[in-house]
Amino acid sequence: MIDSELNKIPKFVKRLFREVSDPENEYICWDEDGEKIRIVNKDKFVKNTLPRLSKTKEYSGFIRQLNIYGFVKIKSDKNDDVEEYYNCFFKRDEPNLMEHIKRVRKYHEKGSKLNYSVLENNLTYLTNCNFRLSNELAELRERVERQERTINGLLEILGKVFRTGAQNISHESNLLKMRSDFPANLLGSQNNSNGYTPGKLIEDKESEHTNSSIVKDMNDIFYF
Amino acid sequence: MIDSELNKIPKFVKRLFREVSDPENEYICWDEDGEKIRIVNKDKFVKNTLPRLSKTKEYSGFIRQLNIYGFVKIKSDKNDDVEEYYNCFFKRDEPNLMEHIKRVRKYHEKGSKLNYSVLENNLTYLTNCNFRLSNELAELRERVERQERTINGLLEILGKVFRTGAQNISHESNLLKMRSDFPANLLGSQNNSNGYTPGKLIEDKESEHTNSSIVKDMNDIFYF
DNA sequence: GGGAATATTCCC
DNA sequence: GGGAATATTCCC
Repeated sequence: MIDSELNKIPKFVKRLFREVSDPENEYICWDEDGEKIRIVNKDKFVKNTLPRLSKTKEYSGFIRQLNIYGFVKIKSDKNDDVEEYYNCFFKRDEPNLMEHIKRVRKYHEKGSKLNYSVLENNLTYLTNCNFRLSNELAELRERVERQERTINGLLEILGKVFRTGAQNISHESNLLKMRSDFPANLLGSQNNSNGYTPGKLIEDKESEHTNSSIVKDMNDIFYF
Repeated sequence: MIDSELNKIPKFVKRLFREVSDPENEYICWDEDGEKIRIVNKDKFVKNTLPRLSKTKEYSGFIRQLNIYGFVKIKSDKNDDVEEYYNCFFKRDEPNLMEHIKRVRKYHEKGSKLNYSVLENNLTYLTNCNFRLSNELAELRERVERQERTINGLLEILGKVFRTGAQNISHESNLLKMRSDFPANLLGSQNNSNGYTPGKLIEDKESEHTNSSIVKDMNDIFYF
């Protein structure tokens, strides 16, 4: 990055990038993808990191600065003390984008009106996208968890069935078929890179083979 | 001072009053009359007092704030590290005046336009007055100093004259008259509350009595 | 999250 | 000394 570009970047933004990227910092960092910043423990962040970023002693003062530079809070499904903020021009691996970060201005103020409103629209759009994605992700995570419980329940029942013998089961061949296919589908979905393959379990044609009495008993442990 | 009045005073002004009035503070204080603030040692002021006054680490930042609240620098005849600032609404013995101190605004900005321009005119006027007074004072101080030297010279000569006897003096009665009146006029002017009585020495009719030969010798030590 | 007042910095 | 940009605080 050449000097004239570096000089265009507001001090706050430069310092923010420096601190977020510093692996020594425990309380502010990039998310896994280097797309969002993450504040991990507000109190400790304020005490340990904020003084290097700004003169304010208040967390709210820091957030005001983030907002002024167009960062938006990303809905997080974490319940712990973690906050994430996003700005489409603030990415770990593309520091050159930072030169597009401008102080937020009102529409009718002098300066790059048009430029700014475009930026603002983009940001609004991305914010909405992010919000939706974040919600979807949270739902999917819950779904994966429910599936795990289902699997465990299934495996437990199966184990019990095998230990007590097959005397109550009318068609042994059907049970064996189910054990080799049904759980495989369930477990296989967890190895998927998304942690989930939409609707695969329910719609899988293999499950139509399990129309025996034991499958009816399993309805109790299906959380879907 | 009631609470609603106290609340109208800008934080900076309140803190400034507190620090200037605190006798513990060595590097900022009132002048003798409680009319001006005095910063005594810039470096030490910045290190010891400024942190209690503001977040800025720079002396210039402090001065910017003074200017924003209408303080003006008073020409000082001191050559040492002392600066004085004046604001007609900032006085040691009349803290109630502080409520009139407003942040400096441009004429055409919304808010108390009229109010402000009046204030500004007053300040300009007072600044000029102060400037003139300060200059005059400095001149007078120099003049007093010259007079002192003159007096000392005179006394020295007189002492010499008396020790060597009165053989060279033609009219002894004239000399005695001068000794009892002339130095008294000179010294008397220093006890005056202004430290000076304009033109008294030169124009004093008593000096017309000293038209003897010794007075002609004294021309060498007159600094006027 | 952001408007607006105040504070601070930067620069002429 | 002060205009203007940026930072911080205060408050809705």
